[in-house]
Amino acid sequence: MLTANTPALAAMVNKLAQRSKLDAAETQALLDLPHRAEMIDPGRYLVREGDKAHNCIVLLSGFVYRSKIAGNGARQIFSIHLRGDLIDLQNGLLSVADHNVQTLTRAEVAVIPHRAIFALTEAFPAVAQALWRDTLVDGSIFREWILNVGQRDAHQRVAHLLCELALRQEAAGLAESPSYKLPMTQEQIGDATGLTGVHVNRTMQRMRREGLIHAAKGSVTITDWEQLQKAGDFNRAYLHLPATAA
Amino acid sequence: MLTANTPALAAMVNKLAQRSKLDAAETQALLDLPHRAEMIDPGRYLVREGDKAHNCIVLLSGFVYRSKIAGNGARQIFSIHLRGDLIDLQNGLLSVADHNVQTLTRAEVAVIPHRAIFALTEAFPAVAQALWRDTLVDGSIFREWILNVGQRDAHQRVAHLLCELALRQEAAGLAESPSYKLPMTQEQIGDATGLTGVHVNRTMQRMRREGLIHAAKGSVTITDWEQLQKAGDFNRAYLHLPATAA
DNA sequence: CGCCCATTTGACAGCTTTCAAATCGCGTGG
DNA sequence: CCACGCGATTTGAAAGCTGTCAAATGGGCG
Repeated sequence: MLTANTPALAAMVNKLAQRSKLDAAETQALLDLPHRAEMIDPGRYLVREGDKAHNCIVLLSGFVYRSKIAGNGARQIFSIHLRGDLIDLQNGLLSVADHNVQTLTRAEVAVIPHRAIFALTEAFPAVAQALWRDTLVDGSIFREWILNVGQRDAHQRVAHLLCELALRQEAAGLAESPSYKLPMTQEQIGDATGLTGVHVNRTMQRMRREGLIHAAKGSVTITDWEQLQKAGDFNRAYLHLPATAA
Repeated sequence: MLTANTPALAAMVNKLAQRSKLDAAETQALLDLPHRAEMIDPGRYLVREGDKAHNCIVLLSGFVYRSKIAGNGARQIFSIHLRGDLIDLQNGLLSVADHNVQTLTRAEVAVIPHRAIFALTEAFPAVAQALWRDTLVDGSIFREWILNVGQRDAHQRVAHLLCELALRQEAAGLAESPSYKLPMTQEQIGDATGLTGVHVNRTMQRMRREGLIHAAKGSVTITDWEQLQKAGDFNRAYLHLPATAA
């Protein structure tokens, strides 16, 4: 439980700073948050539905996802998380976890005691507001996902997911424009879009035929960004990213 | 823009107090928030996607919903709001509204300047945390809705929605156990569940045949709460309500 | 070389949607 | 008090998208 000398939390601070103004003291306080770094294998649980968590988790590298299992055993994925994302912040304020968080790949996480976070928010209202804003953006993304699974067909849903991941990875400085890592099986893409793996397969084949994407193992190259966005009915506004990125 | 002598915001404070401890000073400060009350006709917009809002809206009576329109014109409803719910808090921190908020019925709202809210959160960290927690619960509900439209069939989706509304109205002190108001057309229920109005009709007919509900105009009576919950794969945990209610 | 997991393929069933048209409920106006 | 009109609910038949169930193929790793 000690602060790394390398700014392990820099990615998180960068992400927060994209949407919230933070002064030098606030930034430093965030970077100085006490934490313990851990490396987690793929497919492991970071949080289980029903858990009482005492820590906040920040993703330092790798990919994780949130999910929940329906009564019939079907799994729904709610979000994919990248380096710098705050996970399990909710569970600090809600006491009981209402969903699972699992690694998609090997992932490095920083475990921060909730106490330390809340102390910071009391000392720095701007930090509280930045974290709150982050939560609100999460909510906006959830709403878009409801729209995605509720109103769009298979082709649109998958295209939309690919667009979101492309843009978020770019915003996080994880990918150079045309291609990026997509460490999900087609089955998992199905769980995120409310489709079966089989149908995701047919859908992505069609997208390749149409020249929208080029999928290699574990990564995707978007060959026609304009058309992919159109195919996915994608409008980046819901991500509330700064106007910059291409 | 003056504080009503009747505690107009009492319903909001009660809701926050269900999940967050607030002392007398914090409670009073919330009740004293400057606001202007307004009566809105059914079907009117309180917020439009793209708006820049300067106020927070608290629902004093009536029903409102959040929604967004997909590229093909389909509408998805994300949430139904009751007396005491905080609307459009997001837009204070996010600058541009990413979805619409509309009235379902005639509704009375309190319009509170964001400035006043943020001043309060800076003065009272507990208030900031209570509002943040409210946002997190919103997020939890959104996740459950993703699961609902993504993984459940028509019968389950509608049953789940009916269970949620029953429980939330009861928690808000708006309904006595078996029946409650449901001021939505079948078409709107469809928009909330990712179904067509026609199919919602057939689904609800089946629910009546099975003795689960008894729907009159504008309200619903749950004739078999146990079975309805089972039919809807409903587990109240995601609402993060206090353990009390039946 | 062989195993295991992910991807791919095919045929078929099924839940929902679509598109109309008929009913019903109810407020308005004669 | 009854007729009219409009929106909401209901009904029917047919089409379509997606799911299901297997089985085959492919690729990576021990």
